[in-house]
This record gives sequence, structure tokens and C-alpha cells, in this order.
Amino acid sequence: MLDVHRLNMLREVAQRGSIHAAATSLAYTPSAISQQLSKLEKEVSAQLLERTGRGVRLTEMGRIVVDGSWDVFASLDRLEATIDSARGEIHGEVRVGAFASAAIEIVSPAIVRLADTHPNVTVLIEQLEDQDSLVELRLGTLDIAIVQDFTHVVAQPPKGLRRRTLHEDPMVLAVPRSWGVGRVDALADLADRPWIAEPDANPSARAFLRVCRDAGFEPEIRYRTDDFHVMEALVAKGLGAAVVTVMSSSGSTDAVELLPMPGEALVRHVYTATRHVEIARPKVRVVLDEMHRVAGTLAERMQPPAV
Amino acid sequence: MLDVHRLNMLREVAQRGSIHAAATSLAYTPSAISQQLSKLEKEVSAQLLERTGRGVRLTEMGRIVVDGSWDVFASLDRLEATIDSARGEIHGEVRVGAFASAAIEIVSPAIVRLADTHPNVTVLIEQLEDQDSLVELRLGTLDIAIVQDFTHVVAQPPKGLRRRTLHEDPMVLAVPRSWGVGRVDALADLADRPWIAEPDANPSARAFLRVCRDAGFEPEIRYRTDDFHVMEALVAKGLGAAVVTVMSSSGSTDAVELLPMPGEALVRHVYTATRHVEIARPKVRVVLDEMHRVAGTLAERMQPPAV
DNA sequence: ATGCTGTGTTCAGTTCTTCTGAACACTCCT
DNA sequence: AGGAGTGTTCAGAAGAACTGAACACAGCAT
Repeated sequence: MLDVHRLNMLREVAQRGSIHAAATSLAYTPSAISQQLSKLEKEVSAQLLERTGRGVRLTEMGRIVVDGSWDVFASLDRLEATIDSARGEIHGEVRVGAFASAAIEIVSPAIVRLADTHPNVTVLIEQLEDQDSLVELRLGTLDIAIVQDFTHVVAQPPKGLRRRTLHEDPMVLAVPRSWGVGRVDALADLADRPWIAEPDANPSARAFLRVCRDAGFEPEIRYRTDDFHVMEALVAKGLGAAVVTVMSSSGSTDAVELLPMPGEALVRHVYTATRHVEIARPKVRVVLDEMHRVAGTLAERMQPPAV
Repeated sequence: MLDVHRLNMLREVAQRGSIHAAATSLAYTPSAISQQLSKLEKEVSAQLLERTGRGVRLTEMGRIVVDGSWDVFASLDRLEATIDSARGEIHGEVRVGAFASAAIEIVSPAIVRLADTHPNVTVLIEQLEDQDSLVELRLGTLDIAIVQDFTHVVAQPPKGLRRRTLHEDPMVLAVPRSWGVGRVDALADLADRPWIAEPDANPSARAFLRVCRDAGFEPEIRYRTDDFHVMEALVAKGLGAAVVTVMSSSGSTDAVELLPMPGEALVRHVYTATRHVEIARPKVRVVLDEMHRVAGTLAERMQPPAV
């Protein structure tokens, strides 16, 4: 019978692309992984990895084995979920991956409420950007991922995962009141203005660039930060305009004017993702439900600016 | 993540009914099983077995775990099958469980032919009676089981297994020619005669008893043997009549008269059983096909006696 | 009752597997 | 050419699993 532990190692290598990465993720040395995988190759009597310059690549057979092993892990997952829900008492660790603002606005409040309702459930937050947390989710390192997705950025539907919308977050223009813009009919009206944006790797920055290009200009991005509070402060100082979400804009200063986005609405979809079976696991379900409840109150508190 | 090896131990205990039996089957000491299972109980944080006099019994939770673990083993099986068929070359061990006469008449000839066509496939025969070999099949100790089933003995359909008919073997009366019976219109005509039968545990013996009772008498069984050749010799000596299959009757002596069964036909269904996925595994498929080919020639060679 | 045979458990000690750490080989990039 | 990044190999250390003997207990015989 194939060794499941070794299959897991292979899967990690396949997902993360290198033995080193798999090793650090599993808290082993690369040496251990390498040795176990060559044992797996003996079990299968076929080569699974081949060296390719700096790094390794799955062979045809390697891919077959990894593809087939998802089922194995899924059924193990299912079994654990069954056991969990049969045991009745709800306790244990739930690992949640979230991007920065979701961790603050959604996960933290949920944890506070859970401390009362389910004191035996502990939540571990891991701050990760979107696609990363989906990988972790699939590998079982996370139980829940909070992911964002912009209307203009196509995201492949997560295979083998279940998603549930947390929040639809319209994006708005944050303009220094000192500019005295008043209203914006077309984004191109601000083409010559300086902008403040997130780092390019960030999905919201990519979505921003996209709308600007659709509007026919390349924004001059003068400052970059991934902290929304900093961004807001920069706008308040009149250093540039920014596209922000309603959720992230504190609205604490008058120096910033929030205006609706002209043209096609740009919306940030925030949703939770879990492996298929995980919703059957009480401790996961409890955390998930609590986060969705928090998201519900968020939607009420935050209204987009009137037109 | 649950340890699959330990799950397998639990499954063995569940199927075989005792830790001792599981241990011998897995080639461990009971001590090893006991220790591993208590670790599994810690993993699950619930009791899985409870002592009951001499022996153990699954708890409610134990049953849940075992039930859920079938899926895990099935997906592992499927993975192995995929790997096997991807590797191309057909080789390895195939473990076949068969009852005595099937081992002789079907498995052995198949092995002979396979030695030519697929020299790298080795077949291991294990002689087992019906229900036993189905258990082994489910547990993965066997790859193929040859099982018999009599029209009068209800066998529950094997869950999770795939069956394929090898041979329909009509049963006939073997009567000493010295009795000068000629023909038998009703089984009850032989009610006062002595009988030779297999041991009671044997399914064919149970089927035999059944037809006699249906015919309105309790047969006086004077000799018991599970060797058909011995049985035939006893009949030849005039010591009793017997109900035998066409396949097992050698027809080598004139002292035995073979007569069709009066009344409702009694047929021995012989079929192969495999786990669902196993047919996808080339080495298993090859052996299976060869046995069915042999069974086909058997049917031609052996004709039931004319009426 | 009393031993006997069958169960399963516990504990200490051995055995085997797996992991680490250092040395090496190699590729890519500067 | 050197440096930083890969993955591999080997010896030895750490850890997990298994054995064997002693024990506990139930059922069944005498």
C-alpha cells in the first residue's frame, strides 16, 4: 500500500514547485523530502521528479500520481470531518488565511465573538494574499481562506473548493477635498492627476490599472503603499487620488472626498473558500458562520457615498 | 492527518472480530496492534474499541471510523491502479482466493497459460471457502476471489465488490450403479438411502440439505468428506448417493451413475469477485480474463448427463 | 471452586525507519 | 570566476514501531 505521508510530500513539491519550499512548509529539511521521495519512486517503480537546472519538475508519472492523490486526501478529509461531527463537542484549531484588511475587519471581530460562544475553538490567522491562501487551503495548511476578486481581474474558479460570498465591496474614488473636484463624470478627467496605489503585485492595484487603461490613460502613480490608512493620509494631504474600497476607507477625515466611480462599477468581491468537506466539520462551520455574520453587519455599517 | 496504517489495523480488527486475528493476518503481535490502536484513539480523541469478555467490540465511534475509512482505501486502490496502468508493463503478484475445486480446475490451468503469455505476472493461490475469501478481498489481502453460490442458498450481494460469472455448474445425482436405480423422478425416492456429503459448514452441503428438506426428508448422511474424489470413490463402492457438480465429477469410473436432479434445478454459480477498481489494474485484468477463458473451455468439455 | 485457555493490555528494551547536518554537485546569474 | 540558489548523498542521531514477557480478566472445563 502506498505511503500517504510520502504522497503528501510529493503533492507539496508539486504545488510549491520546489523541494526546498515543500520542506520548509512541512517543517523538514530538504534532505528528508528528497529521501522520502526516492522511496516513493521505488514504491511506484517509476521516476516521479526530474532535475531541471536549479529545481525539479514532475515527470509524466509524477503528475499522474499527484492528480490521483487528491482523492485520497479528500477522502481522509471527509473521514476526519465525519469523526469531528460525530464527537459532538466543538473544539480545536481553525486556520484562517486572509489578506490584511479582511483580517482586521472580519476575522478579528469574529474571533472576539467566538471567544464567548465557542471558547474551545481557537482561530489562527495567517496573513496571505489571495492566490497563496488558495494553495494553502488545497494543501490542508488552512481550513478557511478569505479571498478577494475584482470584477476586472479574471480569477479561475477554484477547483475542488467551495466559495461563499462574504461581502460585495464597491470601490470608490478618494480625492483630496483641496482639489475641489466636486464630481467626476469620467475617470479620464483625472488622467493628469497624480495617483496613490498599492504595490503592483497586489490584485487591487492590477484592477486599478485596468480601469485606468480602459478609460484611456496610464495613471502616474506617485506613491505606493499597501496600508490603506497611509493611503488615506496621503490623499488627505493632497498628494494624489486613489481608488479604495468602502470597507477600507475610515471616513475619519474631512480632507478626503469619497466619490462614486464613474463608468462601469468596480466591485471587490470578498468571499470565503473551503475545501468541499470542511463545511461539514463543526469547528470550521462555526468560524465560517461567524465570519459571515460579521460581514453582514459590515455591509450595514458601510454605505457607499451617494451620487 | 489520520494515520492510514492505523486505520487499516482498525479495519482488520473490525472485519476479523479480534485483535489476535488482525495481528496474525498483518504479521504483527497483538501487542503492536493494541498500541497502535490506542494511538489512533488519541488521534480521534474517542474510544474506538471496548472490551467485552474475551475479546473486543467496536464502539459507536469505532464503527463510524471504520465505515468512513473504506473510501480512503478505495481511493488509494484507485491510485495504485492508475499508476499500474500508466506504467505499461504488466507484472507483479496477483493473489487469488479459490475453493478447492476451482483452484484445480480454473486457477491452475490459467496459471499455466499465463506463464507463456505474461511471464512476469505471478499468481498466488490461497485456498479459502467462499465468505472467507470475500473478507480477504475487501481487506486487500486478495485481488481476486472465486466464489460459489447455490440457487437455494441466499448470498447477500457483495457490497463494494464487482462480480462476474465464471461458470454455471448444474448439480447432478451420483448414485452407485450397483443400486440399479435407473432414473429418479423425485428426490424423495432416495429418502431411505444413505448419503455422502460435505461437512456442514460447506455451502454445498447446506444447499444439499436444503433440497432434501424441500423434498420432505432429512437425509441420513453416513460419510462426510470435502474431497470430491473421495466422495466419488465412496459412491463407487456403493456406500451412498451424493449430490455433486458436473465439474467435480471426473466420470472416470463406471461404478458411478450420474443422473439429473429431479425437480427444481440446483445450480452452482461460480463467479469471480474483485474490488471495484481492480479490473482497471492490468495485472489483475490479465489474470481475470485468463480464468474466464479457462472457464469457457470447461463449459464445453463438461456436459450434464442426458435425461 | 480451581485451573486452563482464550482473550487484550502494559512496560521495558530492541529494532527499524526517518530525520538531521555537513559535504558535495550542479545551474543560473552577476 | 564567484556567489546564491537549487537537489543529492552519506553517516549518525532521533524517533517511531515492534517484540516479548508479565499481567489481568472472562469463559469454560473439570
